[in-house]
Amino acid sequence: MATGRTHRTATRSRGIPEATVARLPLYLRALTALSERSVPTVSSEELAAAAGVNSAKLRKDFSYLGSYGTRGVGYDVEYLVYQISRELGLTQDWPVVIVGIGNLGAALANYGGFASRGFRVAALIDADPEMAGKPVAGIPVQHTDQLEKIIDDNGVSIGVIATPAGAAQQVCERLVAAGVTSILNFAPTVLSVPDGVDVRKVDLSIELQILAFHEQRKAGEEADAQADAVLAAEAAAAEKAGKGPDGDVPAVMPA
Amino acid sequence: MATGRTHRTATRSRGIPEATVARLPLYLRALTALSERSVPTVSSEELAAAAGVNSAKLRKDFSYLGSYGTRGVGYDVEYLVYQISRELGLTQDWPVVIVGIGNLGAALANYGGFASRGFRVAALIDADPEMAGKPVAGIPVQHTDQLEKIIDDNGVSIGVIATPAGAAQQVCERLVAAGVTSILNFAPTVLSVPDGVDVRKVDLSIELQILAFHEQRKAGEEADAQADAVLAAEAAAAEKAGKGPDGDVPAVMPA
DNA sequence: CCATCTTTGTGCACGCGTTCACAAAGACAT
DNA sequence: ATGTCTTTGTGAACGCGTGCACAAAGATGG
Ligand SMILES: NC(=O)c1ccc[n+]([C@@H]2O[C@H](COP(=O)([O-])OP(=O)(O)OC[C@H]3O[C@@H](n4cnc5c(N)ncnc54)[C@H](O)[C@@H]3O)[C@@H](O)[C@H]2O)c1
Ligand SMILES: NC(=O)c1ccc[n+]([C@@H]2O[C@H](COP(=O)([O-])OP(=O)(O)OC[C@H]3O[C@@H](n4cnc5c(N)ncnc54)[C@H](O)[C@@H]3O)[C@@H](O)[C@H]2O)c1
Repeated sequence: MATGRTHRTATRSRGIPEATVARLPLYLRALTALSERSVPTVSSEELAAAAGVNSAKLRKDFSYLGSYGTRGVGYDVEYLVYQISRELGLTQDWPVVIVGIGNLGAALANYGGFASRGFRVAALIDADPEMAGKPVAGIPVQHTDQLEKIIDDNGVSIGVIATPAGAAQQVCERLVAAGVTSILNFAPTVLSVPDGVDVRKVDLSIELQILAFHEQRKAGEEADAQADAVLAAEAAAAEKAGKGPDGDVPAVMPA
Repeated sequence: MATGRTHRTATRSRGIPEATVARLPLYLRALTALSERSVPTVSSEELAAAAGVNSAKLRKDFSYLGSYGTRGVGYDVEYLVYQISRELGLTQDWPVVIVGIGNLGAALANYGGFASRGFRVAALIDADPEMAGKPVAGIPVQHTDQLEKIIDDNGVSIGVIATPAGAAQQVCERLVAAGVTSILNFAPTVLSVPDGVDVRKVDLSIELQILAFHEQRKAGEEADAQADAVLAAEAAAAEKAGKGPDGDVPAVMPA
């Protein structure tokens, strides 16, 4: 082992910050767009603007991958696309199963951007016997009975859950037992999984609620004073009354 | 508690951390489930488990809202549901428009959890003239021409973008110009908006890529050594060659 | 009224992520 | 070859978020 060889491995393989990993797909998307326009090189400033981030952050992110830029010039677009793709594991094919082919599951199955980056829909799975055999997005839906076999046969390690919330944990357990180690969950539930299994969730409702919070803050900056007085009175009354017998808790304010 | 009148306002109205805001909907969901089971009180430990977070974190989060717990007992479920709802701005009705009624937009329109928490689908908007008038989820789709009028008439401040990526920025600008100040973007693009407008994005592709990264790491912990040797050779060759004349850059592996 | 026991609310320390600011690297012109 | 000019890569400072650990609060029982 030569002297300078170890440094690279140590730099790369050891802990890329999670925040950086989450931004790599963003950079990759911007770079792909540049690549399609046959742009040969790009500066950190330009790329950062395209990805919607700070240029210093972008440079630091790239520094975790290695020194792929050229000072005074910038980054070679094609080369960087390859490096990031490789780092993210997109140079290999990832078979994915979608479980729960309802409104959302069907939309996901039809989603083109799915296959565009190394992800291949290996199977669509639903518990409804009526759906078995019916093609969605050109792929026949299979019954839940087949779940374990499908995962095993296709070497699936990534699963997408789009079932109702009530079924999600159970589906999750079957997926994990069958060998899935990464789950993307669309159902509004907290999934509990053993160590070594990654779960990411996409939750529309939570996103809207966060927006509503900021929206309320924006709207009620000046009107807050008066509203606050009313609410304080209410709250004080409620506090005094304790947990009253009937519906004294205001719950959701009617229109 | 007669003395602490001022303290409360000061504590609450000033900056709730963003990370806390993002967790409030999670707590709210867990609390709502408890409420439906008529559970009167809950400890921070129990609630934290239900929400999938650390109990100390939960207590600190709640401390930003005020002192709503009772030591030795826990938190009053109904009261807390109300306080969090109010804090998030869910005690009022938020009319929402969805723009782009394709696969995803239609799924969103059909989503029940949408209306369940103060969010009301005020209108569905699409650029396709064919779709105009057709009902989706019981709501007739309206043409993009009407966008400004719809937003104005309904006092919409939250918009959801589910159009193809190419149209997203343009749609975004029209929404903002019409008065929308919060946007939930499903299109895989970086939206640029003026100050004062909040954008949150939901990006399936990014989530999958993050999962793939961790998946690759899990799989290649021991096989890394040999693969690394090969890749190092490749990289070294590529480095030496610089940006070669033809397609020496591997780019994304074709299907 | 006092003791005990449970659970909150928070001070504190630590680690991660962000941003600034600049020295070093290298392209390019002369 | 040398100087200039651009842009990277990163050291260092800072701020935010997390989690520990515990004192204070208050319920409950005697
Ligand atoms: N539709 C949306 O836009 C949207 C948005 C956010 C979240 N979600 C969530 O995504 C999930 C799916 O939403 P949807 O609108 O598609 O619901 P849906 O009712 O249309 O579809 C659910 C599907 O899951 C299937 N299913 C039920 N139990 C199953 C099981 N045990 N195994 C396999 N399949 C099972 C059903 O047969 C059905 O086809 C829900 O949890 C919903 O809350 C949906
Ligand atoms: N389907 C999914 O599961 C999924 C997942 C993640 C992201 N996305 C993204 O969400 C977006 C929509 O996906 P989809 O599968 O529903 O696509 P789609 O093609 O089925 O639907 C797009 C709809 O937008 C409408 N539209 C186009 N331009 C418009 C404009 N300027 N104004 C108003 N409406 C316009 C079209 O008429 C069409 O009805 C895409 O950007 C996609 O990348 C989709």
